[in-house]
Amino acid sequence: MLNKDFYKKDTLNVAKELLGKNIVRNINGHKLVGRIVETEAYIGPFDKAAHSYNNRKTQRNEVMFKDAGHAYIYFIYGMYYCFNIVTEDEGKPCAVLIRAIEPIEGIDYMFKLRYKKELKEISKSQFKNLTNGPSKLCIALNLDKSLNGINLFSDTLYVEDAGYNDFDIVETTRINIDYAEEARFYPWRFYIKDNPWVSQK
DNA sequence: ACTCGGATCCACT
DNA sequence: GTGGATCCGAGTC
Repeated sequence: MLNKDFYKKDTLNVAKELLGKNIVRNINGHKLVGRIVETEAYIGPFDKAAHSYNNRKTQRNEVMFKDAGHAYIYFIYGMYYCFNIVTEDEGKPCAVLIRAIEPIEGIDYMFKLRYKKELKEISKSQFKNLTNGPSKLCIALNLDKSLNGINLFSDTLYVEDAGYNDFDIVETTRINIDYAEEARFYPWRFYIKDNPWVSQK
C-alpha cells in the first residue's frame, strides 16, 4: 500500500509515478484491481482548469485542501463521477485525476457493476470500454460520492506498487478543459505508451 | 473511423 | 439559470 509520503510531493511527479501502480478496491467481498495507465495533474492555485484555481474553496472541492492521500470524487455531467487523489501539503489544493485503468483482477465483478451483465454476455465494444475513461472506471470500481473524502490507507480503497515499471510515458495536454484558457496547453496529462486501455491517443 | 447531439442534475454564480 | 476534468448511440463517410 502506498503511504502518505508517496502522495505528499510535487503533483506532476505523483501523476507520473502513479502510472503502472495498481488501484485496489474491496467491495462486497470482491477484490477489484486495476493498473493505472492514464493520469492528469491539477495544480490548484495556478491552474485555470482546476476546481481550486486561485484557492477557491467550495462545498464540492473542499477535499482538495486536505492532506495528501485522500480521495476526491466529484459528480459531473448530471450522471457521472471522477476519481482524484489529493497530493502535496494540507492546504495546497492539488490532485491527480485517474483517467484510465487496465483491468487486472475481479474483472467479472467489474462487468456486473458497469453493465449489470455477466462477462459472457458482453460485446467486444463493451469489453474495451470497461475502464478506459475517468467515469467508466468509477462505475466499474463502484466509486461514488459516498467515498468522497476517505483516505487511501484502508482496505476499502488503496493503491499499491505491483512492480510494473517497463514502459514509456507520453506527456501531452489534458482532455476537455477548453474553458481553461492558457492552461489547456499545459502538458499535464500522462499515459503509458501503447497501452490499449488509455482513453484517447 | 469519425462527428454530433442528447442524457441528466447538482453545485455554483 | 447555467454548464460541466463524460459517455453513448445514431448518423455519416
